[in-house]
Amino acid sequence: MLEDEYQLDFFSENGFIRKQCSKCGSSYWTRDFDRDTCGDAPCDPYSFIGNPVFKKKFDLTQMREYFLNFFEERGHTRLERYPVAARWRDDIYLTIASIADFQPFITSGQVPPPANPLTISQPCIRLSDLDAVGRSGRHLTTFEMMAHHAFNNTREEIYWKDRTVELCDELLNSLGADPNAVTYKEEPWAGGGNAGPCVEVLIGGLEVATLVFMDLQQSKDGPIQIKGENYRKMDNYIVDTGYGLERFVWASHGSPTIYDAVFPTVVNELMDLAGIEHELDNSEYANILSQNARLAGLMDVSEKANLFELRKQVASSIGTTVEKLSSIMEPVENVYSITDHTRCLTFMLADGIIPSNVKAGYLARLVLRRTLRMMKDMGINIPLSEIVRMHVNNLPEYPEFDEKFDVISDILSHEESKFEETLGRGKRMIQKSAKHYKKSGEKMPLSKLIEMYDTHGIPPEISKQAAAEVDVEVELPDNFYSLVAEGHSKAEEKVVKELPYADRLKKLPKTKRLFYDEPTRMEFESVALDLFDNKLVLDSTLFYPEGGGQPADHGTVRLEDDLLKVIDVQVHDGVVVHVLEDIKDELHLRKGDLITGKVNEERRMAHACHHTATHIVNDAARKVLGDHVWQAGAQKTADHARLDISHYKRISQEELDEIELISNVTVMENKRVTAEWMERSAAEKKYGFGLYQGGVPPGKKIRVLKVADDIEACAGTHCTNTGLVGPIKILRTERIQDGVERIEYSAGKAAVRAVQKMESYLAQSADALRVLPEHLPSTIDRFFGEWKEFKKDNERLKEELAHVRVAQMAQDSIEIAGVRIVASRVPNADADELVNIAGELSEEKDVVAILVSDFEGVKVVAAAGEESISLGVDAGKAVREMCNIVGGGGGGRPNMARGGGTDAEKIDEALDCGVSMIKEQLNY
RNA sequence: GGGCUGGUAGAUCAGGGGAAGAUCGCUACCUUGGCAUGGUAGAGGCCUCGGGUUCAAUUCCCGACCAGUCCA
Repeated sequence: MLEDEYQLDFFSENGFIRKQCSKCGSSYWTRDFDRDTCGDAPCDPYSFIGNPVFKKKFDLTQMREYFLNFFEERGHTRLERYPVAARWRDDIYLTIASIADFQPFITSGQVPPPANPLTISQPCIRLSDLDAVGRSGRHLTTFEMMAHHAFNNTREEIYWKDRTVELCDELLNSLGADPNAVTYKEEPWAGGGNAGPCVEVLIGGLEVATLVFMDLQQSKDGPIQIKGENYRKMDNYIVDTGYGLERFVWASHGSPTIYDAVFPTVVNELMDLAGIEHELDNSEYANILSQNARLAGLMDVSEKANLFELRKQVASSIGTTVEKLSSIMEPVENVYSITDHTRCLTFMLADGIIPSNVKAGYLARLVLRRTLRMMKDMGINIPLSEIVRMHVNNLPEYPEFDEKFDVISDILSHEESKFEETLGRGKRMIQKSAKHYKKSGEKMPLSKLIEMYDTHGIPPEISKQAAAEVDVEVELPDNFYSLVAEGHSKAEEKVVKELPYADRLKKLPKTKRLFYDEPTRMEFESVALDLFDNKLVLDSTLFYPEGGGQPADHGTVRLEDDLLKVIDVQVHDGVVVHVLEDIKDELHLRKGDLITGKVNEERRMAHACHHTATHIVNDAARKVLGDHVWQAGAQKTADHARLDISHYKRISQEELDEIELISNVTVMENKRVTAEWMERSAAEKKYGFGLYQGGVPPGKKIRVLKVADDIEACAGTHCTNTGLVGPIKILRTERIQDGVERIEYSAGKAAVRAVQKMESYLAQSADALRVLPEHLPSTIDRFFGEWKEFKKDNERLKEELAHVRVAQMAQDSIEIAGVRIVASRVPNADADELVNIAGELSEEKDVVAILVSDFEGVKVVAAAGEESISLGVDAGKAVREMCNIVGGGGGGRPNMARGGGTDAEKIDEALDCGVSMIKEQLNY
């Protein structure tokens, strides 16, 4: 990065000089001429602990308000926070920075910012340093990034580097920071395809803010190189700042850890519950924590080796042993961590993330289970919801938390019992396999632990503990989790499909879409703009291109005498491409030719019906199941549609009936369906992110669709009134992931047909049983019971029959070498019967039974009594040989074998063979 | 989106192409003044469903459904 980027007038006019850190070599700006380190860890250790850098203590609410107010007074518009679930993004699950709120459409310049310049305090969640939380004294999973943003472009500049640094400096001064203690360290920034110069703002050894001047974008042959990638300047250049609210509060307190400054009441309550005396007034105790945080500030403590090193250093600095220190620190760290994690869960769940085994939900479950494990270790035996309640009480500035508490609480207890079950199951599995290793006297191998974790979700510590209970050692290396990761195959490279004709499309204007204004018109005239292969681009069209889960329209286009079928319609960057059925002869089409298009009305109307129905069902589901319900996907076809929604339980039949009923009532109310094109920012402001249930459409303006009480951004074609949807029949539900339910339904004609189909199933079933449909349940119940009775009777009778036959056959035995051989043909007996007979015969120890029947081809069974076996008889071998003769195969054990074949002609031959086999085995 | 497990008696699970098992629970009887316990006997299985391979599938293969779990 060029040095010039940082030569700001602000620095030169305010007595700053540029220096180079004597330790790390980075360049930084300071007012203090005597300074020789950059101010960042590890070059400068924390000096603010016990020595606050601001003149007054702030809590979160006060600090946030101070900041926002400060920037409001300086011409910024205050914005409400965005959710922590980044629903407007498809590349990340969680909001990780304030700028994430404005990506990608605002940062790219496609959409104007909601205000400019603006200020916001955006709650963010980052789970990347999960292991350091609690231990380092400074890491949090959830934090608020306070920010002031200015969006500049070549036409208009709000403010850029000088003003940004000036505002930051003024803020710090107004809080009473010592101007000489503040440093601005140069640190080029890059991320997510963008980059730019950046300064880190440091005070007392703590990084309190980052000021990014985003003005570069990744580009293959860009002239500027950062971290091995090439970049070029953008037309938009953006002030992206981030001030850590929690760090500001911490710096104002100078407490040993950030946790004690940020949520002291929750920390204290949990310390009490865990039976820890958390007396920060006790100078000896406070000193341990402070020393720990200071030293932890210099290293990455998520690594186990580093943590041990930290312990060693802290122990020696306060004159104690590592063991003793660990016994003090670990419980405290756990409580800090629990406090942090539960705050994280509060935000996640309140913003509608449903714990699940996939996607964002998985992250919620990950945090939740970590918390439960730590609580267990600490002996904190209260429901999670009680801790979340404490946070909610502590965060009055988020009234939505309180409103949603009941659902949150329900989700939490649901998750608690799920985890309990998983652990119980895991423990049983571990102990079972532990017994196996105990027998052989081995340690339980690492592979078993990996399997337990990877496949069954049992944390290795718990496996170890469970194995220890039955005295089996396990092999548990420090880098366990990275070993698990190694076991996973590398993710396959995603193949990005390049359109072969992309360049050609770029030159064409966006197609006018007529179907929005005239949803009922099906015929139109238009001008051909381009034709390549069998793909036609028009100036305007009534054909709906596939999108938003709605399939493409079909139909025809007529060009003079040529009538061509449209079999697919796609849209690329606003250009609608009509795919024609293969064109046999060269088509005489030139640019500018007039064509007539006709949309297949039946197909279109069926789609519209199902699309409108989707909105209706979605809304009904929210009414029945709750506000946490969020559309996770949808697909419509001409005869049915499906809607995936987030919900933490299976939908019960009663709930489903209710959803179906409400949906149909909405239809009957015959409400108007309206659509309105709105500025994106205005629409978001008015309706919230609930607009993006069906995904985030690109562009400056979005189409806001109202179907009864449901309001969504939607580009699909719809019925003009809900009444036109016709009946809605829910067909089935399916759980496609933990936390996501799929509802399938039909609407309109398709619904009627679906009902008729089900009715015919009923009628056929009733007919088969010769009863009325309403008697089906009881009749089937009776039949099934009787069937079971008969089956048992049948078995009993076969046994009896076998018994009778046995008596008879035993008399027809031939005696050879002290063994009685019974070789017999049993007509029409199935394999089980033969087994019964042979089994009973061979209860006599000297009997060998060879039975053959002509049931379904040929069945062969042989059984040998104990004594005959000891004389060398092997029923298995005999049967195998016999079955070869009848064209099949068979086998079994020496005492009992079965087999069969297809050639019934050879039964007698097989029997003879069997007898001679036995003779052979007896060496007779 | 990718991966890995599993579905057998009311519950928890074994078994693994050739006769469906264990433990607990249940029922009856014995033991007891009664209960706990201990005996004895018994009931209870479309081995999730649908295809395929096979002489033979609960077992192997494919698919569906249900459930669990790890990762991006």
